[in-house]
Amino acid sequence: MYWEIDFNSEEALYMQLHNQIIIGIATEVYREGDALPSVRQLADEIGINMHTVNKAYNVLRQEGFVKVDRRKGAVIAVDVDKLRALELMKKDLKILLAIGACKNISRAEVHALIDEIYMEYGGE
Amino acid sequence: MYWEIDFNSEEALYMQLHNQIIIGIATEVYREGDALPSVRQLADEIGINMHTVNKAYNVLRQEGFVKVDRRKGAVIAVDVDKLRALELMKKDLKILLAIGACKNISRAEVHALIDEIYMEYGGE
DNA sequence: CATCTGTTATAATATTTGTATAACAGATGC
DNA sequence: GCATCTGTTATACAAATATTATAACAGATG
Repeated sequence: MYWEIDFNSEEALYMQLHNQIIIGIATEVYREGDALPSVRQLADEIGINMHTVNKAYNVLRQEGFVKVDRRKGAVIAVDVDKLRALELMKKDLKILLAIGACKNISRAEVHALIDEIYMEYGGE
Repeated sequence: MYWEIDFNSEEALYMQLHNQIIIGIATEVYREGDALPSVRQLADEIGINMHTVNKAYNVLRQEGFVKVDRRKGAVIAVDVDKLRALELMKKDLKILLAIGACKNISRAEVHALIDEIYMEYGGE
């Protein structure tokens, strides 16, 4: 996997990692059972501290995207709590769409955007 | 306007304010030309510091939602830079939908969610 | 002239982020 | 057995961010 880390971004490094891994799962770069690089290995590769990677992995675990095993490291294991996920998505969409509505982005345009993005995610 | 501030939230106070105001504009609680409460007044009402409110207003100004006037305070004035708004929305949607795809939320379900939320925002 | 604006400055505190070392316990492979 | 790989844990430190606390200033209002 290619890691795109922006050190000048206001987004925390561990969050950039976190997001890229989730996108990696959605685009099936990573699949159920695949192991992520070890915290030290990935930290070295990117040139950041071990603990920063570790934090990303732990947030992912807490959110049900990976299971961390002392032997194998972080392994992709998505725990599907759909109701919870829908709740969280709705909360985020509310503010996102409010901004859109203020900026004259139509409902149709949002739908088109959704389709465009979903196309990359399995297409289901 | 009723202010719902969660002091235990991990979301910064100024961001909670910021988001509620944008939702207020989208739901037309606030309209073009309306003045927001003065920084001191709102700070008193909610029970937080003046600077926290001021920060929320300044972020809103920077994002093109209000214009700040020394006489009238912060006045709703949406600057519609649609292309920029679309870009930002797409970036946010990408991670949001990636999470959704991992959690088995279908494209149709997202569309339904969009419609549900947009209904509250003018319905256009 | 008192009172209302936002603005600016300074300071203190708490939390978050990221780095730097270091050690520990369990598992793996030779 | 032993070196080496895991994640985990414990400190410590620096920098940035968030929040509060005062205080003063300049412009506008009535």
